[in-house]
Amino acid sequence: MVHRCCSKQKIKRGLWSPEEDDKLLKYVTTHGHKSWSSVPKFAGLQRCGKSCRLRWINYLRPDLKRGSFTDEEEQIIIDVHRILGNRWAQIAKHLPGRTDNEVKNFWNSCIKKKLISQGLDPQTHNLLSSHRRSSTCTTISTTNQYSNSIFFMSSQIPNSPMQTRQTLSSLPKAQTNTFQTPPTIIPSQSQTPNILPYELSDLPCEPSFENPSNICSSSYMNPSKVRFSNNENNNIWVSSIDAEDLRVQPLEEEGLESQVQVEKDKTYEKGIDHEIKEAGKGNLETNGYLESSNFDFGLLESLLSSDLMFHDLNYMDELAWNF
DNA sequence: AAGGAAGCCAACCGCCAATTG
DNA sequence: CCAATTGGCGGTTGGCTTCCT
Repeated sequence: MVHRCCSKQKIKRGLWSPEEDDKLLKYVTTHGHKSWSSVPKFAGLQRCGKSCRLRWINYLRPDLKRGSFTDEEEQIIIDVHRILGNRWAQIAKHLPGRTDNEVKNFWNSCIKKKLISQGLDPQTHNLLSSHRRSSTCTTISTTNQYSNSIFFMSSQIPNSPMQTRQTLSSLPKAQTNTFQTPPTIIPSQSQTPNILPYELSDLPCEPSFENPSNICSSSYMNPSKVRFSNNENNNIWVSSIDAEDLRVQPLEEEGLESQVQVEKDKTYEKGIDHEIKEAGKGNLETNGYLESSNFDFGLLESLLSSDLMFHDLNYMDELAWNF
């Protein structure tokens, strides 16, 4: 079926010729593309506007990066996909110069197979059932072998004396690591009214989120640290916990809070927050991981795009932190 | 060397949401 | 407010290339 915008004109289809590319490139670089539907007419192309747009975005745009994906880009795709699922446009935003189509093709042709060969479900990033049979769900070492990230959420009110057991969930990782001995994290009483004690050995294999007013992430890529974040009525604070001394270290709550808020505001300006939330919804529906939760993908995205994560630490570590 | 299979990727399709008149 | 149009996105297809037998 021909798209509505194409129905009124005689349109050419299929691969673009160098001459067509030249026409489109010249027109868009000199006149821009206020309305894609009028581009083919003014550029002298027998194509529909949609086709012109696609050709520009996927091939002619001057800021496109050429060549094969780097290992770093591949890891970013895997990490972001773990959270967003098949939101290729969103994933591509984290890879400057790459298009959603490119990311999608790379995923389908390479990454998917790689994950499957590692015994991971490319959609859920969980162990495939055939691989799960031979593994034990109750030991951290088994979970570690395939995971570098954990998430948990709780309903705990900050400063509340009430403490309930955390439910941890693991999100598998497409690479192995050498972290073997999980620390038991017992926050010091004076500093940790918001953080509940839990043991990593309590990690279940199946992800489960309960009352997600708090979000916590940890990374086995960087097992010495655990980062906690909390979002209460738009007052966001982020703190990190050093698992080696097992004490929570609030990270300059005031300053960081405002910094995060600034980043969040920026994100709102771009409308990304909403997009990520929407993306999150879709992913939840698809994967069934976070059903009935209100996981804050806005916060997630603002942290993702925040200078916070790019300045101090290795990018991949930070992705793991914030996911 | 030839032919079939598999892989890759550009482009299309169809749906949806936003915009416009 | 509503219908038409447009832009954007994810899924899919088909043709070209590479690999294997």
